[in-house]
This record gives sequence, C-alpha cells and structure tokens, in this order.
Amino acid sequence: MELQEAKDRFIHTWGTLATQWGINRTMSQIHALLLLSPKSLNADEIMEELQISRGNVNMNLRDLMSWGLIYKQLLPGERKEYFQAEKDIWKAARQIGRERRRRELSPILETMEDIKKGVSDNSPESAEFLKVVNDIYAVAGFADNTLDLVTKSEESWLTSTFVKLFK
Amino acid sequence: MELQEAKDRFIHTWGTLATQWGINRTMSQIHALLLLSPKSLNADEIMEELQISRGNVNMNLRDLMSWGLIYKQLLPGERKEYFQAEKDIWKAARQIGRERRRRELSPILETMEDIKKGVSDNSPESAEFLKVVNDIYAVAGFADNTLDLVTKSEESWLTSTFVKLFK
DNA sequence: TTGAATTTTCAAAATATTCTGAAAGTTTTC
DNA sequence: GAAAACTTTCAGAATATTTTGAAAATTCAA
Repeated sequence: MELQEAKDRFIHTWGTLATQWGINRTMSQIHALLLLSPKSLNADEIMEELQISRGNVNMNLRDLMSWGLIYKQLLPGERKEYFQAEKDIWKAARQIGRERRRRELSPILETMEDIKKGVSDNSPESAEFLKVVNDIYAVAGFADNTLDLVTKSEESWLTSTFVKLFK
Repeated sequence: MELQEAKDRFIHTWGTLATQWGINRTMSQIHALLLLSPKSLNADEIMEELQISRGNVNMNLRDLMSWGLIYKQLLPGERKEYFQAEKDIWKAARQIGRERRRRELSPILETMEDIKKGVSDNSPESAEFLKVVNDIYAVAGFADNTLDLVTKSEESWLTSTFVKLFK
C-alpha cells in the first residue's frame, strides 16, 4: 500500500535524522509513529508496529513524556495505558526549544559562572582566560534569551510579525 | 597552580557538556584547549596535553576545521602544522549556527519534500498524513530562516537592536 | 485480600561509536 | 632521488550507548 509505505518511510527517516542531532533513534520513531497515528496507542501496539521490546518502549515513552511531546491517556474501561502525541507541531517545536534550552544552555551558563568564581587572582593570564569564559557566558545567554523569546511566542505572531519584520 | 586548574576544569567540562548535545567529547576538548591557548599548537602538543593518540587528534582537528572553528597555521621555518581556534566567540557561535542549519535542518526540509512528492492519491488518510509532513516542513523552515537571520547578523547589531526591540 | 493484568526495572547482550597505533602516504630537505 | 619529518588512514580494541527480556513491582477487579 502506497500511503503506508510513505508513513513507514517517514518513521524510518525521522529516526535516522534524530541520531544525527544526538537523539535516540527509537525515541524518535515512537514519536513519529504517534504523530501519524489518528488514535492513541498502547505499549503492545507500539512493540508490534516497530518490532522492539517492551522495556525499550516503556523507557522511551517515559522519555518522550519528560520532553512534553506525548501524553498518557487512560481510556475508560481499559486497563492499558494509551499514548498520544502532541499534534500541534508548532507547540511541539516550542516544547523542544524549551527543553533544549534547559538541558543544553542552562548547564553552560551555570558552569561558566562557577568557573569564574574559582579564579581569584588578577594576573594577565587569568584575565585572558576570564575573557573566554565571559564571552561564552554572553553567547550562551544570548542564545538562551533568543530561544526563550521565540518559544514563548505564538506561531501566528511569529510568522506574521517577526519574520516579515526581519526579512 | 590555580589558573591551570581552572583551565583544566574548563576543558574537561566543555567536553562533557558537548556529549550531551551530540558532539564528540575529544573534539570539544581540543577546541577548548585551542580556545584557551594564546599560541597555536601542533598535533604533538595536543596529544601530550590531552593524553590522546595521534590518529584521534588528526581526525578531530579535521572535523573542527570542517566546522570552521579552527584554522591551520603554517609557521615559517616549521615543518609541523599548527592550529589556532577562532577567538571571536560570537563569530564561532555564528559558525556553529550555520553548520547546524546545514547539517540538521536542511536534511529535514529535503526529506519532507521528497515524502510529499511520493504521496499521489488524495484520500482523507493521505490528507491527514500530508498535514503532518507539511507542518514539520513549515516548522523546520521557520527555524532555518530564524537561524539564518541570526547567524548572518553582526554581534553589535544583534545585542543593540534585536534584543532591545523584543525585550 | 488474592491474583491476573499491566508497568517498571535492570543486568546482561547487542550494537554503535570512538580511540589507538602502526603502516602507508605525503612533503620537504639535502 | 633518497631519507627524514610529518600527516593520514584504517583495522582492530576499547568504550559507551541502546536494547532485550525476564523478574520485580504496581495496579485493579472481584
């Protein structure tokens, strides 16, 4: 079937792309599967569909929830837990931005502050070192602010105002 | 020595942080070492400093050059090749943005276009699938544009105009 | 309660990535 | 043009990450 083929290709490619930017392949594939699924899926269905183990599914569903990209759903009359992806891609993207900010930029800012505190003397060598540390701090801070700005904004506002203004 | 300790900590931490966002630890450490080094270094010096093999140093220097984060320098009267980091951190950051755009966003855009072409029928199921693909395309395109905008700009312009305007 | 259904955990296995070091390749000098 | 100085390559080793699957924990219905 043609459509199913395209969906499979989407899921597979999404997994491959993800590894290129440091994200677990299976996690991305589960996310892609849920994005494309009209109804929410349970662990068994995901295992079956992607041919992976129960533990793997469980672990990655957990991860996806911590990224805020999927939700757990309890269906009435069902014991099993069902999962659903956030279908608003713009919302999902903002969520990814928010998490990357927290996971990647915050640690840089904290570490640079810490290191600055550790250098007490004021020799020329120390000054030179501190310049690098301060510059990195400033760049990370700028990126953090910019991402914050963008992720806090609504899609409509962004596309209509932001892009036009700077194009 | 106090300063040396701080520098070592910087190099070590930089390597650890890098792994968290999908970048090779050694590559980051070499970059950090060159960032902190007032003079350019050759392969032997880097091997010695970071206690790693020649092959490893060579491979990662190559990688760093492809990212545009370091330069090869040929010193007169010296046979060995020396390496120097781009010391303008803002310039380096723009370089990273440019490369990530090329390496992470471009493939998404290409893949989504490809997949769209592959779906020919116009059933409701296909329409639903294409909506997801199109949305992802739009988000990736937006991110691509925004990064392009930011990386093309000069630091001074950014901090003075951009941030104030949106704060 | 009990026990069946389901989820979670985690040690070991499988896989993927990174690193080493020596051999091959290249460049430069004499 | 040969040898010394240096750089690159790459197969195998080391390390790190991911995955499995079965046992343990939890939840829920009766």
